[in-house]
Amino acid sequence: MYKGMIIMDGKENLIVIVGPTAVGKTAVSIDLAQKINGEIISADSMQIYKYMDIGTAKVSKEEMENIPHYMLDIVYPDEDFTVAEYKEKAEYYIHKINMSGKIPIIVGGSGLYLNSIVYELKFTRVETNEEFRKKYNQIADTYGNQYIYDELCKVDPLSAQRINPNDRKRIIRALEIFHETGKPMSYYNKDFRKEVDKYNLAMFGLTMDRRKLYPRINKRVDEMIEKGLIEEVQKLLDMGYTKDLVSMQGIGYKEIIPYLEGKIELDKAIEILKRNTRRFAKRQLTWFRRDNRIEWIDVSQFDSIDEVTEFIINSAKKIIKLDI
RNA sequence: GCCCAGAUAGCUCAGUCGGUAGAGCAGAGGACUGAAAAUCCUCGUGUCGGCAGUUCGAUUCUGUCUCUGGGCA
Repeated sequence: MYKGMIIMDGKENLIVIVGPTAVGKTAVSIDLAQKINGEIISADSMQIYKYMDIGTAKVSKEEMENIPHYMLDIVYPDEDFTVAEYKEKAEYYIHKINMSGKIPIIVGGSGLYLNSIVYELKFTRVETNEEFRKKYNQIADTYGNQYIYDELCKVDPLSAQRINPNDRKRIIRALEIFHETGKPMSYYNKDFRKEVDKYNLAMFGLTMDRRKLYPRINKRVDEMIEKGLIEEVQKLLDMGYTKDLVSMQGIGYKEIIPYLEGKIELDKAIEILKRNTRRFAKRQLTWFRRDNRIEWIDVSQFDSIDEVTEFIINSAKKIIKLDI
């Protein structure tokens, strides 16, 4: 058993494990946590929701092996949650775990959430304004995306430059920030992509050839159905959580709802769910590939989880002092 | 055995009045600062079933063969 501790330069330790869905992050992270005296902080934008377990492939209590997990089940499916809150809470846990002499391990596949920790992103509190969003969605419906994009060009030309004129969601968000704070979004977070310097940071990416990953994804979707994904979605609908919620737009939920509404056949819904999961995995890989701090591990080259974990430990030792 | 309709991208199909072809889906690459499992951008060379004929030139017309549907016996 290793025991982690804060080393002399005063920086806190942090291990990050990323990777596409279904690559096996959960099992590796738990094994790693057991061997290095670590605790796990999830970086997953859907596992934050209560009652959404099967569709998000959330770790079960049994799988956790008594390793503390944070950032799971922290909000109800109809509650607003933002990356700003994620950053705030996750950083608190990173600190707390370090103070207790243990090693925090961030595990997840949500790129933006991860970046809020490993890049210098600063967020000031901006409440979401549903009315504003609704109004601008309607404007865009009638006059087109270009119309609201032109408005953004006037109030925040810097942000407009990097947002595509068709990317309505980002345009509205940027306008919303201007509307709420009186300052353009580009005024905040000027130090875009500046890497954090406050951690002894060891980042790992689990990966495998997509010809191997895709069958795993398909299999996992089938297992979700067997475990009762349809019932889980029905239960959420019965509780009054509607399909337009951010949470219900998650993969696994948005595909099953049309089946429950009688709009498509189950086989078709499952097929779409598999496809969307594959596409998601592809986007995750695109996202993480650009961070050259990540050390990639092709897990299909290893015979067991134990060997993957040993590899991570040996590599992390170069950055983080691990007491033996 | 005979008749009809097909055979074109991984799949479903369109098309070329003869000048070597294009949609949707699947797939690939990329972006990403406050909804992110969301949202957005870009990407289409394939013996046009085989062989022969007509033609300057055939995926396109003709013949023949093979295969797949459907019909008649």
